[in-house]
Amino acid sequence: MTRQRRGEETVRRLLDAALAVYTDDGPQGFTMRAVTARSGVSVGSLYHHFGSFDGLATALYSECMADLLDVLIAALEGVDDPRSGVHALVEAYLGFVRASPVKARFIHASPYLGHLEQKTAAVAKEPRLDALVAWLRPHIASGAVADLPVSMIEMLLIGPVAEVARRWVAGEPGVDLDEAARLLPEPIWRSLSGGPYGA
Amino acid sequence: MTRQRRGEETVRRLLDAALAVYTDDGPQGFTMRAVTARSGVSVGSLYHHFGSFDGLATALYSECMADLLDVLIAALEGVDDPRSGVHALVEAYLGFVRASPVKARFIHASPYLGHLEQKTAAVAKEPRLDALVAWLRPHIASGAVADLPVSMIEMLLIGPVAEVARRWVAGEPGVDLDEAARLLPEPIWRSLSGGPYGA
DNA sequence: TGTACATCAGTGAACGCGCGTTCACTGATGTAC
DNA sequence: TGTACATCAGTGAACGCGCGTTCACTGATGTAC
Repeated sequence: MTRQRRGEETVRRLLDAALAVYTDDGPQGFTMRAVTARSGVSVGSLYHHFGSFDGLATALYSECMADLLDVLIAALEGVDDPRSGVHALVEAYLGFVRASPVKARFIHASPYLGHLEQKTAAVAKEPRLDALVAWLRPHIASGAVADLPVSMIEMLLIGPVAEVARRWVAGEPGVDLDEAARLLPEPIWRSLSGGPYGA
Repeated sequence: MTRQRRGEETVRRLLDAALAVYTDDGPQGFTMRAVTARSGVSVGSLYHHFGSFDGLATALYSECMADLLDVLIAALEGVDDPRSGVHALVEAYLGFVRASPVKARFIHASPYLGHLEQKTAAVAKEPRLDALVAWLRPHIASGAVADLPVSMIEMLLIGPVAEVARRWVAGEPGVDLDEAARLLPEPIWRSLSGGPYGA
């Protein structure tokens, strides 16, 4: 017997409620009871589907991260030129943050939520990261992108954008997503481009 | 009557214990009771000095952040050339992370700890940030550093380094502080330098 | 087609536990005269 | 110098509360024959 449809709906309701609770009540208010109350699902049902509250948090994290990575992958669709690709990635990341600030906040908070099940979370994350790396590699090989370890390129590319995202979702004054989307792509590209005189 | 000396020692013991608890037990285990148990200080005494557990967390955050910023400010001592300054900042930040991983972790976790008293925390932070901005401004004015809003420069400068720091303290594999200190300063400088062909 | 049955899904009371905070109190310290 | 006194510092039992989890149970769903 496979999973029943109403089971999937319950799972969906729990995940949606969890995200809503995290948004409205913050890390302090992110509790199992708040999620069951908000979703209208019983405590026992939550345990039936997720095994524990950490299990639910992990599933939510996996989903949010997958959504973000899918947006980044989609942004590279049909883009060959590395400079255009870097611009597209930066803009897509910031676009995701604007469209789904709640997911972005949850993603950034995840290292500090208590023990997420990292192994489980990686299952959704890794193949998507591989796709992004696959796009990048030929441009490193051709010399268009600087010959740095992929992890360092990731830091240079994601670091500034993630910092903007974190501050924006935290409501810090003077952080503007549009301004960032306008001003950041080119300097970031300059930090990554291969030649000493990169465009 | 001024503050008594033994009071200062108690405050010190509480802050040290709090940091130790956070390191050893993580965000989940970071509780008032764990801190009093570890420090040997009574519950009432903690409240006498900090008013609440959030008050203690805020004081700890302020101290850690001040330490980091002081390290950055010290790194710029006597440095005029902007490229050297950027290199120095990046290396100093990573040096701080290596020397005080616990403080670095606490600083990065702070937005997700529940309500820190932001106003209180800003008192220690702002004058030091001003000092860093003051160093930067003339180099923007001279054209050596790109004419971007200071907040964007901050993202480009701190973003990649903070990302490395976060992953390193989280124990993520394949993140190496020495490698980052070697490879990141120049690309970061390139992203900030004024001319289209900034060396 | 109908019915028996295994499994999936969902319920909510009850559990023990540790949380942050309060409070009435004692002891230590430094000042005033 | 000595002593009274206000304030600072520190104690720990007790508070109510909400936490994550368990469990015995009922109801729904889909399969087998």
